[in-house]
Parts: sequence; C-alpha cells; structure tokens
Amino acid sequence: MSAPLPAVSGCTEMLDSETKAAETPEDHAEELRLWLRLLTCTTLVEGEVRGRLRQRFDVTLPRFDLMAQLDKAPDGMTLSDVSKRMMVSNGNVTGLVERLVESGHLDRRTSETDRRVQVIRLTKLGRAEFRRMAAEHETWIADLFADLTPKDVRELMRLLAKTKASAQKSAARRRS
Amino acid sequence: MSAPLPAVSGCTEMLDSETKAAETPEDHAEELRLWLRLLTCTTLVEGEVRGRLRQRFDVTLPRFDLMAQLDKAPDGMTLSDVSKRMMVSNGNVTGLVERLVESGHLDRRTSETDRRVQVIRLTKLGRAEFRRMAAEHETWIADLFADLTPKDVRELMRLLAKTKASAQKSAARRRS
DNA sequence: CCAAATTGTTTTAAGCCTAAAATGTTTCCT
DNA sequence: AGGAAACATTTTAGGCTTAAAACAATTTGG
Repeated sequence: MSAPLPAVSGCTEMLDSETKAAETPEDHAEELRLWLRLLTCTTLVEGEVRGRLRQRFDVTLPRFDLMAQLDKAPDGMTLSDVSKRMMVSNGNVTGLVERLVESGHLDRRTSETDRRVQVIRLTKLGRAEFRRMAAEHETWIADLFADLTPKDVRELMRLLAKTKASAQKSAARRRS
Repeated sequence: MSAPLPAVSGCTEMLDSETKAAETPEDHAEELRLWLRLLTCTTLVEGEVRGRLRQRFDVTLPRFDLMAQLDKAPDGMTLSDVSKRMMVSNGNVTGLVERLVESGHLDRRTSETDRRVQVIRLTKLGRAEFRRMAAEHETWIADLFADLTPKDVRELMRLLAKTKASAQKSAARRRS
C-alpha cells in the first residue's frame, strides 16, 4: 500500500487484487514494521528508566514494578495476583519477593483462611522508598514523552487500547 | 487537564494556571498511563511471539531477533553493530552468538583488516531456518494486530515515530 | 467421605541481560 | 617511534526470566 518492498516476493503483478485476495500471499509488512517500532519505543524508554533507577536509587526495574503494584493495594496482594498483574511467571515473583523481603521492603505472611496463599504488603520502609522513587520516576516519564502534545497522548492511548484488545483476542484465539 | 486525580496533591485550586505553570507541581499522570499501556501492549505481543517461537520452532526470541538482523546483512555484521541494532549490551551478544555458532546457525570469523573485530553471518542452515520462521512469524504479527485498520496502523506509526524521537532526545539530554 | 481435579506456590534447569572490569588491538598525537 | 586514548570484545558477578516439574492445600463430584 505504501512502502516499496525489496524484490523478494516472487509473485508477478496482480491483475485483480480485489477478487483474488484470498489466494495472494498476503503482505503484512506494515504490521511488522509497526511491531518493530512499538518494540523500539518500549525498549528505549525501559532502558532509560532502568538506568536512572539504578543510578539514583540503586534499585532494579522489576523491584520497582513490584512495589508499584503493592502501593496500589494497601491490604496486600497474593503472589498470583502480582504475577498476573505484572504479566510474569509465578516463579519469577517468588524470587523477586524473596529479595525484597530480605531487604526489608516487603512483608509476607501466609493467609489464615487458605494456607496455600501468601499475602505480601509494602513495609513502612518499602512504602516510603517507593513514594520517593515514584515521584522522580514520574518526571522521567514526562520528560521522555515531552514532545507529545496532549492530543498525541490521547490518540496514542486510544490506539494502544485497540491494539491491546486486538492482541488479547488473538492470544485467546490461539489458546482455545 | 482531563483525568481527576485522587485527593493527593495538597495544593489549593489554581486561579491562574497559565501564568503560574512553572510553580505548580505538574500533573504527569497521563504520560504515566500512556507508558504503562505501551508497556502492556509490548509485553503482550512479545509474550505471544516468544511462546509461539518456542512451541513451533523451539527457538528463543533473542535468537530469532539476532538472526533477523543478520538476514538483512548478507555480508555479515560486527558484534558491535548487532549490539547497537538490537539495543542490548555487548556481553549479551557475545553469549547469544556463542550458542548460535554452536548450533550451526551462525558463522563467526575475525576480520582480516582489524583483528579486534568479529564478523558474523548466517550459515546456509541458519538462513533457511530463519526464513521458515520469519514467514510464520509475520502471520502471527498480522493476527495480533488484526483489529487495527490500515489507517490505525499509519497513525500509530506516525505517533510512535514521534515518541521514539522524543525519548531519544530525552536520553541524549541526560547523557550530556 | 474421599479420590480426583484444581489452585497457589516453590523449585529446577537453562538461558537472557546488565554494568563494570579486564583484555587485546588499533589509532592518534607529539 | 612510542605512549595515551579509543575501540571491540570478553569476562565476571549478580540478578531476571521462563517453562516445566514438584509440592502443598483446597475444592469438587461421586
């Protein structure tokens, strides 16, 4: 539709692209490019945030992310909840929590009504440190996205919501 | 400007938000939400692609990404080039290449004009396997983004380009 | 009631990833 | 020429991440 492709696809000119669409090896180069650009943006921002967190607070991004989840849940969360929210594996959370309990940022206890469940919370220290980091973090993000107008931001939010829904649908389709 | 904030910022009503902008503790909640949504989308798609690559081809995403870089460079690339393109650390590439040479997908040789430099290329096997994977990969991406119209895709490309430029500028600002 | 399925978590094995230090090579400058 | 700076890569130490298997506790359906 727009970008010229390198002379790779060996198909000859389509005479009737409308009616023969189903038989054409479809061109998804645009979607591919979109995915790469999405990934680039995320990698870029994530790398910056990671580096600043390390330099300023000597903390890793996964630890910060975990604390961010807990900050929104004053009554604590189960490990499964955290793992779903963060979209990482269960085993990953186990280790992360271990280290944060060790450093005094988290409190972990077994649920009294279901002894399978571990409930974790921020400690006073953990909450205080997180708030300090979060405040600065917000300014970094603002700076990283500074060239976007409020309209750009709104539009991106809308399109990314649509993207997320599309991807979730596709993922569900595969699982079924 | 748009979303109501929880009663956290203790400042009283602004009478003149235009002229006093510099003194207000600024609200960057929208950018923060945008960042989280961007991250969610990427994580979602990345997770799907990772899982499908493993199931269908028993290959990891980083290996696939590295082969994708090399497929575009028939004359090979240096490790530094690869590391810059992939936006990962040098040491990371060293290990990745090691394993791919081991499995017969990559060929690595020391440059004859500069003995510091290692040039890597896809082997015949590596190229063939990559092409097979890439063809399928493209259909996965198309499916994951299927609900986006061509216009959505164009608009996202534009806005993400702007986002990338903004983030790069911010990162450069910090490094200087 | 009790076996089977389900759920929540941890463990394991392997690989990915980073920052920083170390190593080897080339270039630059006087 | 010869030492300093720059460059490309590897090594190191530590942490992150995953999938799959193992374990423990609860729920479910005969």
